[in-house]
This record gives sequence, C-alpha cells and structure tokens, in this order.
Amino acid sequence: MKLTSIMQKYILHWGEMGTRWGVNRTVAQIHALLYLSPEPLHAEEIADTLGVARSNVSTSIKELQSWGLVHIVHVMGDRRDHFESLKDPWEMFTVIMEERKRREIDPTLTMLRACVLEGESDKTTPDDVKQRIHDVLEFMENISTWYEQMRHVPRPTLIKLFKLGSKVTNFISKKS
Amino acid sequence: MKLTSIMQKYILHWGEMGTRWGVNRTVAQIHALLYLSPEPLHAEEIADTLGVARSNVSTSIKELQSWGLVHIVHVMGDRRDHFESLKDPWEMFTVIMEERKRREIDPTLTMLRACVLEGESDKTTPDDVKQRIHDVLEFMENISTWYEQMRHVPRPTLIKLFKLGSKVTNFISKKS
DNA sequence: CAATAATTTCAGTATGAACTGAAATTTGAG
DNA sequence: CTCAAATTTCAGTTCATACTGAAATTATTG
Repeated sequence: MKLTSIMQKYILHWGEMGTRWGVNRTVAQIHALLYLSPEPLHAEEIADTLGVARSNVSTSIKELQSWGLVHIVHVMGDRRDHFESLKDPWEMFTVIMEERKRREIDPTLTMLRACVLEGESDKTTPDDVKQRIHDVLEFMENISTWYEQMRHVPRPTLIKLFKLGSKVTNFISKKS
Repeated sequence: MKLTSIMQKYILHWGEMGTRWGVNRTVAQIHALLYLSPEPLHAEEIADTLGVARSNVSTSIKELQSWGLVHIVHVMGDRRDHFESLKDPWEMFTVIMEERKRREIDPTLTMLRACVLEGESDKTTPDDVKQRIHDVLEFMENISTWYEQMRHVPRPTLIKLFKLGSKVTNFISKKS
C-alpha cells in the first residue's frame, strides 16, 4: 500500500499520540493505517507499509482486536487474514471509553473499596486520611454510575445532548 | 512519614495506574502520597518515604507542578520547600482534563486541520481517505467545543447536571 | 496426507525512559 | 560576604518494553 504525504502525517502523529496513552507506537500506527485504508489489509502489507517486522504486526493486531477496534475479514480466493478498523469515530470513541473503564476505573474502584473496608478495622490510619480515600472513592463511583447510565442512552439522543452543549445547563440552573 | 498498610496500598496502586496513563510510576506515587498526607511534605521526606532518590523527587515534583496538581508551601522557620496536593477530587479531575486536552487534543486538532488543508490541493490522496480524516476532525472538534462550553458552566450546576445522569435525556428525546 | 502458505511464539536484542549519585548551582542565614 | 543547607542538573546506569528474525505451529490446498 502506497502512503500519500497526508496519510503519512496522519499515521505518524497517531503513533506519537498513542504513546501518550497506554498504547505503543506500532499499535497506534496500525490502527491509523487500517482506519484510513479503503480496503482491509493483510498482515504482510501492513508490515511493508509501516516498515516493521511481520511478527510485530501479529502481536499488535491481537492488541487492537482485544480493544475491539479491529476485526478480521476474509477476502474471496485469498487464504490470508485481512483486517479492517471501525470507521465511525463516535463508535471508536465509545469502544475505547468502555475498555479504558474496564481496565483502569474498575480495578481502581476495587482497590478503593478494599482500602475503605480495611479502614474500618484499622486504628493506625488517621481519620482524615481515610476520609480522603473515601472522597476519591465517592467521586469515582459517581463518574462510574454516570457513565453506566449514559451508555444506555440511545446514540441519537446522546448526539442531540452533545450538540446542545451548555444549553442544557440554562434549564437546570434555573430550577434551583 | 510513616505509611500505614492502607496508605501503601493506595500509593502503590496509584503508581501502577499512572503508568497506564502517560504518567510514570514515581510521579503518580508522589501525587498519591501528597494527596493523602495531612500536612505538606518536603522533598527529602518524600524521597525517604517512597524509597527513591532525592533528585528523582525534584524532577517529579516539577512535573506535578506543571500539571498544577501540586503547589509549593513554606513552613515557618524551615527554609526547605514543602509541597501539598490539591485535595478536591473534582478539582483534580478538571485540572487533569484541562491539561490533557492541551497536550493531546489540541495538537491533534492542529495536525488534522493541516491534513485537511493539504488535502485540498492534493490529487494523490483518494477522496474517501480525505473524507475519513475529515470525519475525525469533525468529531474531535465537536468534543472540543462541547468541553469548552462545559468548563465555563459554574461548578454547582455542573454537579447538578452530573447527578441527574440519564434523567436529562428523557426530556431531550421527547422534544424530537 | 504431504506440501506450502500463513500465523504465532519466543529468545535475544535494541531502544528509550526512569532513576541514581555526584557535582554544580541556588538560596538563605548569620 | 561567607558558609551551609537545599535544590537542580546531568552523565552514566538500570530497567522495562518494543521489536526482530528464526523456529514452531497452525491452517489450507491439491
């Protein structure tokens, strides 16, 4: 696959940004490439296009599949696996949110609850310290519950809400 | 500073989670320690408590200050700098959001706009590829604008909105 | 059921970021 | 202004993770 200057710029930047998240450069680059690509690509083509080892592509694709961002596709008369990315930015966004919640928020909630529980029978930890742990727990539980509710709202409604922006708050702040 | 079992658990977990973000372990641990600590700590005490080099604390504190999560405090009759963390989870959250937007979203928007611009005078990139870059730009601009609006909403209103959760959507989906 | 293509695994290597400790610099007190 | 304490800088080292290439495994075709 031949990359135009624009595609290169996009893929390189995405790779950089990936490292700022928990994602490594190659994984992010492959995702960018598959997102841009008009048709599904097979592993070797990805390796050639990005200049990385075939085996590296294999591992990275696995990672992207575990996020649910990339899916296998089969092409008639070709035994090789082909891969394609989700194409809807909104969907990619929600998939990533979902997964980050699962990998980061949920384990933290578990840890915080364990701390609070242990705190009940622990006389050595000062009360104000316990209080602060409790504050974090409460905050994250709020975020979590809010998110749980929001993700069950139908997409069109969500988009409408989104488009409204701060207009929703005019209404809310009035009714005390 | 003596860490109780609970505090250790909290700080170690926070350190782990830090690495999942862009933050390194020590930086995250120091932040956790300062958040829990009832009073501001000086660098050496932090180094001793966490078992890291004095110089490492210096660098990490700089990082935390650049995020606006930690501030210098001076204690009467002590020339050493002391440090304290923001204590309000909501405030910490918004500070982090703000900074991540600045470091991650804004540069990406710049890149995407450059791609779209270059695309206007580029005949080599297929139209559907250009379209997809445009889609991402549009999506991120939406997020960005929404965020800009939301951050100017007064905190109490925001919290109210938050507490409402998906109740806001009942209203919205009705008026088509 | 070969033969071959495709994919995955994995041991070893490369790379980059984090960390240390010593030296340099800055700050503050007398 | 001098001295000591506090802080920062930085060259070298450690450590974690990404990456490679070869070998092993799995799948597909005739």
